[in-house]
Amino acid sequence: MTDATPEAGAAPEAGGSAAANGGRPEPAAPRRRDAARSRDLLVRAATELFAERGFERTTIREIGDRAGVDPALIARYFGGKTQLYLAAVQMELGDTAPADLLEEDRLRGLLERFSRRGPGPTFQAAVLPGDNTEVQRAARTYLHERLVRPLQDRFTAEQADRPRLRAELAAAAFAGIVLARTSGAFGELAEADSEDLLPLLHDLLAASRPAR
Amino acid sequence: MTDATPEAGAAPEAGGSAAANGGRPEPAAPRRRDAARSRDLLVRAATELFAERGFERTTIREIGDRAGVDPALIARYFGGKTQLYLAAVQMELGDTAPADLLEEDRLRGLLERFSRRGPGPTFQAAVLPGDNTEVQRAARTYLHERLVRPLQDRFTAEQADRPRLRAELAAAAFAGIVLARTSGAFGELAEADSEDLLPLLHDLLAASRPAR
DNA sequence: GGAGTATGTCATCATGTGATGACATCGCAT
DNA sequence: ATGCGATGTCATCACATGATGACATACTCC
Repeated sequence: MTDATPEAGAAPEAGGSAAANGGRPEPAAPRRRDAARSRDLLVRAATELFAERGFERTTIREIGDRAGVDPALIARYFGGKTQLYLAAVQMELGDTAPADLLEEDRLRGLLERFSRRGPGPTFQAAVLPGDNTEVQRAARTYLHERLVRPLQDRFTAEQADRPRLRAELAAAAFAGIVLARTSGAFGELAEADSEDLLPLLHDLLAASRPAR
Repeated sequence: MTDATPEAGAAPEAGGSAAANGGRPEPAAPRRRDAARSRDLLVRAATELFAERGFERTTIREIGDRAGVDPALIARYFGGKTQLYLAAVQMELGDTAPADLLEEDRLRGLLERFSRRGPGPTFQAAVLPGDNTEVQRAARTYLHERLVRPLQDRFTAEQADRPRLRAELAAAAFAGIVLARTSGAFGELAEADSEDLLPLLHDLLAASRPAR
């Protein structure tokens, strides 16, 4: 129940407040108290910031600032920063379909998405040993479900040897590349248009299949 | 009587450590105070810890603990945690030769080295946006010199298009894989023997060359 | 052997962070 | 309209961290 729960839209609009809005869902409600909205704003801001800077280096004050919501509400609504992260990952899980990285269309979709929004909060966990076990576990589950499993299934179907290892290898390579694009460490990689990058990336990942 | 023997001053390191070391090459110095040794121990411990946990999440107290040296000496000898990191990268630079990732022997060397010691402190910076500009710059330089440049030279010599982009792509993929091995996010990748992994990794990276 | 400096140890500060609870204000049910 | 719970605001706590300086001790040089 992350967003758009019926309870949210039901009551507050009936108030007949000054600016009676017709179809617009969220025009500029001047100053309404709406827990669902606050929760949603927090999750959104958190998703962005976790994606940009990682879990540890994002502070709840930053999240509150970007969301325009008092950081104390993070504790109230989610329990703490960790639970907020878990909620963000849950939302991401709902948004994203499993993607077989070797299908060029899937790959394009992911790449464009990451170019706009940065990689999800989970990718850093793929590559960094985290100290927060809950966070780690959620991130790993996400990665395995969305990236590794589809590849592993493909390799298994293709009767490749070591399907799991190959899938993990490709996923790790993909994570490294996507993260590196936003890290600033590699200039040309960061600036490359995702359309230009796509064929190179696709060829690279395709090499995780057994040579023939 | 026979009391009051000044043995107190004689055996402060009562652990009997003198007997512990056998034919160590550097045991001789009974010097209990040795700035050069302390500096060295600190740099070593720092290199390990930065590699394991990254720059930000390594504390100077941990470094001091592992080195067996008071953390305050970090400030004295290096100026601060940042400068200690820079010194560690410098040492790494001295140790490591530039490596063309497409040469299987080079790749094997790196892989085995990382299996033993973990990736160097710089790899995380390849993949994470850091907030410390000095640290970022040092890491970027290291990566570019040791990984990207050799590949770029190779691609240029092979008259591939976009040599720089291809080199960065391969380096980023390599960083992702090497980091993922120690992150715990991918089980089979982490447990795979480097000899087993080598051919797969080599094939994957080789695909950064233009298809023919 | 003694002085003076290099080296090491310790307590403490300043800051940033996540968390918590007291209080203020809103809005709905009655 | 009014009372009471829901929502928001604020001050503050507890803790970790990097840094700093005062002090203690060992080493070197004469």
